[in-house]
Amino acid sequence: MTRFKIGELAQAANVPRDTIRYYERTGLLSPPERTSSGYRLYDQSDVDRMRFIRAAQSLDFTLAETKSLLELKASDHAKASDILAVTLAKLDQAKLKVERLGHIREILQKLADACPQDAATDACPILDFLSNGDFVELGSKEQKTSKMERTTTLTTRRELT
Amino acid sequence: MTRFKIGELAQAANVPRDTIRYYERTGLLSPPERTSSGYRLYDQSDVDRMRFIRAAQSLDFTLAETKSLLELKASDHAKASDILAVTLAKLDQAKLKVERLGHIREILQKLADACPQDAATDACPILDFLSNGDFVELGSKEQKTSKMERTTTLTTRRELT
DNA sequence: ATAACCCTTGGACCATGGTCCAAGGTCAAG
DNA sequence: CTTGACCTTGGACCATGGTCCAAGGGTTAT
Repeated sequence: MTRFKIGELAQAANVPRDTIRYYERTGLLSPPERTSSGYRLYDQSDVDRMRFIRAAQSLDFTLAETKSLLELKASDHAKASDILAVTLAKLDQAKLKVERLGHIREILQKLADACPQDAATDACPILDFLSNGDFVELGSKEQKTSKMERTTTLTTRRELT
Repeated sequence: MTRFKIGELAQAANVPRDTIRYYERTGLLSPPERTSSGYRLYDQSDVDRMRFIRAAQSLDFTLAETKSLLELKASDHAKASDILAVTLAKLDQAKLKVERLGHIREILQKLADACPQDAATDACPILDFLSNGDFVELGSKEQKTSKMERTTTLTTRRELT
């Protein structure tokens, strides 16, 4: 198995080196072996893992979700239904976002169509719309994370759960 | 004109007091008058402004964009076409996002449909998809503001621009 | 007059996903 | 032996839109 240093993995995965170290810090990549002088050593499986992460990212999975997926993948007591659950949650999110953005698109399109370009701003239907507090009710952008118990965590490194 | 303190404006606009002070800090709200003891004093026009901001937010305008819109609204040399330009840019963004998320939705739907819930994770088409580096090409989530590509040389020197 | 609220400030902190830096160690070529 | 490319670390910083806190002063009701 060919081993290589972080620069090469960075090239193969098309990300900056810092991103790889960041993924390691957050637990997405496990601490790699090191040369006697402390250089990180990677192999093809790490390239695969990086590609997995990037693919998941491209489907809007967060790094925390991606971490879960990787853990499920590595687990032998996990079932496909566990993966499916994560996927369905993401699918749901995507549907809601498409719906919300589609609505925004419609509104903006109508307002733009109705806007007489050469008029003063007073006659602009867009400003009217915003001023009249007609406000788009549709789920908010993000669903909120329930607030966490903030015990005195001095010097705790952020780790994905 | 009835004047009131920050708590009442917060109630009227349905936001926390801190958000109002935050908007003031960032220039979305101009510094209000103060009582002799330093309390901020607001009136109906501030309620309207807050509603404008929330309406713009609901259409995915950022606070910076909203600030521009408010400035254009207040300006007397601004034309409706200036507002239109901001709106069209946002419309474009919405279209791209709808397209991207629609694509994601399709992929996730297909993968979910193909997933045999009772199988081991080895047989999961979702993990296959992610492992095979099939990665969704469609604009990234955010368009980035001139990113410095510091892809270190690694055998190939790059000229500074 | 004293509790119960309201208000003020500056600054720290939250999530998310990185990005950059300085100070220093390592390694191969010339 | 020096140069240059590469690597290490901890920590600061970026954008975005807030949220929370402590320490202190102001106002209102009893």
